[in-house]
Amino acid sequence: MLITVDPTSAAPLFDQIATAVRLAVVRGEVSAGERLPSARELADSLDLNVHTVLHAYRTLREEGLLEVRRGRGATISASAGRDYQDLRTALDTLVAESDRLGLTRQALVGLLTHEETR
Amino acid sequence: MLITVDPTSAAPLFDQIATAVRLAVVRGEVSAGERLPSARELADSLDLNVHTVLHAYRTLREEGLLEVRRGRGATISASAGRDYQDLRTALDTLVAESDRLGLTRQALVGLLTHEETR
DNA sequence: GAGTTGTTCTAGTTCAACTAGAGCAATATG
DNA sequence: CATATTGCTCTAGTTGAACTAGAACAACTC
Repeated sequence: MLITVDPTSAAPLFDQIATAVRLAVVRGEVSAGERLPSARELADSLDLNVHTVLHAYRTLREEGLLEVRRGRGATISASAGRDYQDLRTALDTLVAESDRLGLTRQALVGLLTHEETR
Repeated sequence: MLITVDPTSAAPLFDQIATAVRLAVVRGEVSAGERLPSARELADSLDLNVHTVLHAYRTLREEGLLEVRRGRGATISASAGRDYQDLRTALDTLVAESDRLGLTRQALVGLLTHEETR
């Protein structure tokens, strides 16, 4: 699983890490039980602070995507092994439609955070 | 057009205002040429600073959704009058699928900001 | 026992968001 | 033309999340 980060992006670093992991799961690039690099390792290779990586891991655990324990590290949850094909299709459809209308990504995200669209 | 704001939300206030306007457009509740309240008016009724409202208006202008000029105020752009039915459908589909998988809204937004999902 | 890894604590820095107030520029209106 | 409205610009201060840094500690592996 490749995890990268863009320091110039407006998105928080811990969120970029979390999203990279979510993406890998949705794409099926990782499977349940797979182990992530330790926080100290990943922090070193991304040139970030350990706390930032741990913040990302904590976020993913609260979402149920990771199992995180001291001594052991972080592993992909069993519940994360489902089929995400429909989600990917829905995402692609939405992005295509949004682009067709000329909406910015920011605008689209704004709409999404207000769930009740009707 | 009803514009409300939640001061306790993590989302920036200016973004909440912008999204409220985007939602109204997507829902077809406002039509091209329609005039928004002046920044000072809206700031008063929402109990916010004028600058915060102007920030929202500026954002929407950069997205092409508003025409903003001094003396005149802010009006919905002509280009904003299109049909958003497909977008609403795509949004609903995505949210339903996301909920089915138990993803948090934050996780979904994270995925969306990385456009290339394939 | 030794090493690894996450957890918790304190502490300081940076930056976007927000607030506040003033004056200015463009537009509308009588 | 005079006045009011409205957005624009500038300065300035506050707040909180994100990030960094370092240390000690607890759970787990080997």
